[in-house]
Amino acid sequence: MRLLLIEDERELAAALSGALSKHGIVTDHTMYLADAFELTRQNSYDAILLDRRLPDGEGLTFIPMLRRAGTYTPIIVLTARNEPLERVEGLDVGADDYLGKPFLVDELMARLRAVLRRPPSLTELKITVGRMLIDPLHLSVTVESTPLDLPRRELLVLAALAKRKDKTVLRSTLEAAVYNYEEEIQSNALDAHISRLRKRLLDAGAGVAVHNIRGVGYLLKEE
Amino acid sequence: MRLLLIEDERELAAALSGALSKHGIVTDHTMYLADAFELTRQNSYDAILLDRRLPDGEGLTFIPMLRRAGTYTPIIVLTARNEPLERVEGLDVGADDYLGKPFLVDELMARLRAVLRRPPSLTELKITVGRMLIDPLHLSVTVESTPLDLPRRELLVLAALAKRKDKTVLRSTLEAAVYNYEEEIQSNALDAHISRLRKRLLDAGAGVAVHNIRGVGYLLKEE
DNA sequence: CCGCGAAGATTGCGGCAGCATTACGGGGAG
DNA sequence: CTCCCCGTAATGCTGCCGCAATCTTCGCGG
Repeated sequence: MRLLLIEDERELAAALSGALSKHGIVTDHTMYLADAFELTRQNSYDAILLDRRLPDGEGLTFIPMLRRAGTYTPIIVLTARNEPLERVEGLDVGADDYLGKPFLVDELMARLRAVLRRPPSLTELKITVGRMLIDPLHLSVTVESTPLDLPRRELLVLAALAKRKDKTVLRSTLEAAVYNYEEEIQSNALDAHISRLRKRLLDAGAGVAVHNIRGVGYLLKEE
Repeated sequence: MRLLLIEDERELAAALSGALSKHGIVTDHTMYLADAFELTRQNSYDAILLDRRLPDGEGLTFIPMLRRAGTYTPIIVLTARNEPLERVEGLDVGADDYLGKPFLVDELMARLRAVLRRPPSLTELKITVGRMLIDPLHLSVTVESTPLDLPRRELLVLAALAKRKDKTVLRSTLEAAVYNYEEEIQSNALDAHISRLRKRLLDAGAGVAVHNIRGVGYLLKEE
């Protein structure tokens, strides 16, 4: 589990990071809202712990900002500003919970767990083709809910085809999906991958077929 | 919106019902757990407000009972038993929030809104794989109900894998689950953890296997 | 209907990247 | 002081994947 801690009191932050790490929680720490926003763009956190009084502004303003950017990571506000009406304020701008300082780490942990009892991610993009379920984000493929592990390059080809199933994918598009600009190919490596992928899909009974459109590219279709 | 209020103080219940009705909320009220359970079977509530001290028992016992019956309606505990450790207790049996009496109706409303914003929590608290039972929130592992204690980093790896059992977990995801951005690794530390974890799982007869998908990541599967 | 050329399919081979394992030592907790 | 976690690095190995040779398929023109 990985948290983002936005807090300007260094000692508290250090102590909290230490205490959380004993619970197996990895913590990234920053004092600034601007940094925090950047960090949320680069990493995926399970939850965010947010102080209100921060050097570059009121912490609460961070919440609508984040939500507007499409991030719905649970947020727990940790603050000395703990009047009932301040709690209302915090919860109503979108915080998931609100905990006044000082607090017991045990209670923070319990509130974290309560907030995290929810489905992992709302934005899991999945594609079904034939008997297969493809998750291009996690590069995972299952056939009838039994996992199918493919070599990386074949996975990339399959994912690229699946994203445009029933439509032709240009040969050049496939190459771009599998190779970055540093790795250049001078052979029919892509064809080889297609071939091996076909065989593996057949063996697994995936219920799909990779068709070739001569001179153009390939196409993934159910059988 | 329709709530179920489980509370034995008549005046408080009446006052609360009145106050909530001003916000357009319909409230069903009962003093007894037995009745409450029956009501949840007959009606569908948006949330449940639960007192702890009730004529026919401790209110908290209601929560696992309800969850076991497959009902995941959000629950807010309202009680005078408001010590931090009591709050932990309440949240850890599955309450979504915990509010000490006395409270402002405005705060209750705000917490209600916060709880209702969260996606419905269908998430299982525990994960079973092979002979293991894993609680990723408390980071505890048991094999055939005897506890298995693993070093922290290995636990984190295992929990991350368990949360996506039978699906691939990207190498980068595992790294993010174990290390924060300050601690960078320049070696195969993760591989070492995997290796040691495998051995420990084998010794414990856990009945699971950690598979590698070359160039992609890892995957936890029953043997 | 036939023949020819180009694109694609398939497969064995070899190099090497990525993984598994393990020993070692520093460092932190009790 | 002692234990053990954990990062590091050395070693060996597996199998992915680029390459190329060979065979097959497709489309077009005569």
